[in-house]
Amino acid sequence: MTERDVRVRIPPSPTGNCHVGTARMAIINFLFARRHSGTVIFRSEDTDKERGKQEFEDDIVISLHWLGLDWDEFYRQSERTDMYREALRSLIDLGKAYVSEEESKKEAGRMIRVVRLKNPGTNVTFTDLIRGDITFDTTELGDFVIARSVDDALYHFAVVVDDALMKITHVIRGDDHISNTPRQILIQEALGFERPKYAHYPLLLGADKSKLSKRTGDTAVRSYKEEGYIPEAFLNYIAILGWTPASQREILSLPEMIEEFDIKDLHKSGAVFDIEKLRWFNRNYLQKIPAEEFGQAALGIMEEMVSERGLKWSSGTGAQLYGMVRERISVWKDLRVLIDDGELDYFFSEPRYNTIDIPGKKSAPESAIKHLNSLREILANISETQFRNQETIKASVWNYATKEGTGAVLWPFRYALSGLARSPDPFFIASVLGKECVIKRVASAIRALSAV
RNA sequence: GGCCCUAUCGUCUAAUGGUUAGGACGCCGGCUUUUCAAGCCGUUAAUCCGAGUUCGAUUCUCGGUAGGGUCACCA
Repeated sequence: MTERDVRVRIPPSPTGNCHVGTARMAIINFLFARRHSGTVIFRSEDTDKERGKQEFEDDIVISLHWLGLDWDEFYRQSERTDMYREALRSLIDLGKAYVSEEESKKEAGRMIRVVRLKNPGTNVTFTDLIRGDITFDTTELGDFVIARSVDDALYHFAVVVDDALMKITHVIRGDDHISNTPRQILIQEALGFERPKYAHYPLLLGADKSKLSKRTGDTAVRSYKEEGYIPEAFLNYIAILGWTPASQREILSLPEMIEEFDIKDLHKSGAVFDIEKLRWFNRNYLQKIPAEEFGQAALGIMEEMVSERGLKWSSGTGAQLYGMVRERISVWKDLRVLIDDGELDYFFSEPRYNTIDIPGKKSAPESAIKHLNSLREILANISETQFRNQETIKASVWNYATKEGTGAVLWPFRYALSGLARSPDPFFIASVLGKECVIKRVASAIRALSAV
């Protein structure tokens, strides 16, 4: 009475780097199998000698591992040609397929003849776990080709033989395969194989609603890895696209996804891959990284990028920055962009002032000079050690600032330190820069203003 | 074009034969004792169209429309 143990396959063809769609296919199969304590089979469908490359297979394996997926069995179709040949021969012997004599051609001095399936031309109906019954009239398929030659099986044939030999119970794949299914069922029936259960989920869409392709966005998993997406975040987003767990939670760990996975909760209509929401997921995961780990990664990137700008790197300064950096980025790449845009320059070099910007909108040049002079006096009274605490600096300045108008005082202060219209607050910057440096910059700003 | 699939805010989605059609992302606005960022609060926004069934359809049926997929000696 027990159902057969669940066995699913992840069958990419190594004709390109790991595609987001491939990752999704792998995730869905993986979740389904693990949910049912089943077996996951990775099958490299490398029967296309023209386009297939080992490096692509490697990229797919690396990318899926990166996402935290794994499998229990590994096969390559190129290593199973004997089985296809044998199956093909038996089909020909049974009279269910034939070598097409009139379509012979010469290749490398040998005659090549394609093999065609004798199509009984019936209606084929299969039950899709996601969509219900689907019926096709197969007469229009004719006696379709199943092998380039007896020694060289085509995709549909290899798939059917493999699925049977590997005892696949559930074929879960994108709905671009719906129209392939009747063809494969025909081969299956000719061979006398058992029919697996089918489930076709909708394709991932680009912003223009067509099948996600290079034109509609970045499709290589590796490029997301390179931009610094967190694998768990990427996995989570891709899994949730087109699947709503019963709990309706969005943020889920892999074990939680396995726990909740039910193939009935896969949607019927295609979902647009939205980079903004992916970024939100990633930000979410970035926030969860332990401070130490985050700091280490941030420090590495900062050192590289700051040095690249020709500035003098200081790890002491850098170490004080990553708390601030953390709330400004969604993906590691953002940190690179941030630095590349010069938004952190003033921590590692003297700012250059646009004199007219020093006063800000809330004070005139004369009053800005006055405020900066007052600030210089106030700050001079703070000890160097106390200067390490931004709250202390704030407390010292606050009285004066509220009396004179926070905007009027604080903008010139902040601008004197950063030289930028936009930056973190002056107290934070001051605490990082240290007393000596801060007083020097305030003085420079006064000088610049007075020179006008 | 044939065949097949699909159809709720801009996007991802929830729900039900009877709801003010809910949530998330984004957008916009406000608050957060200067700007930016973050955070908090809030606003805007959807059942493709037309018939039918029904007391009542977004939900069920049919038709249309739109979008997508697929039509290889690729996978």
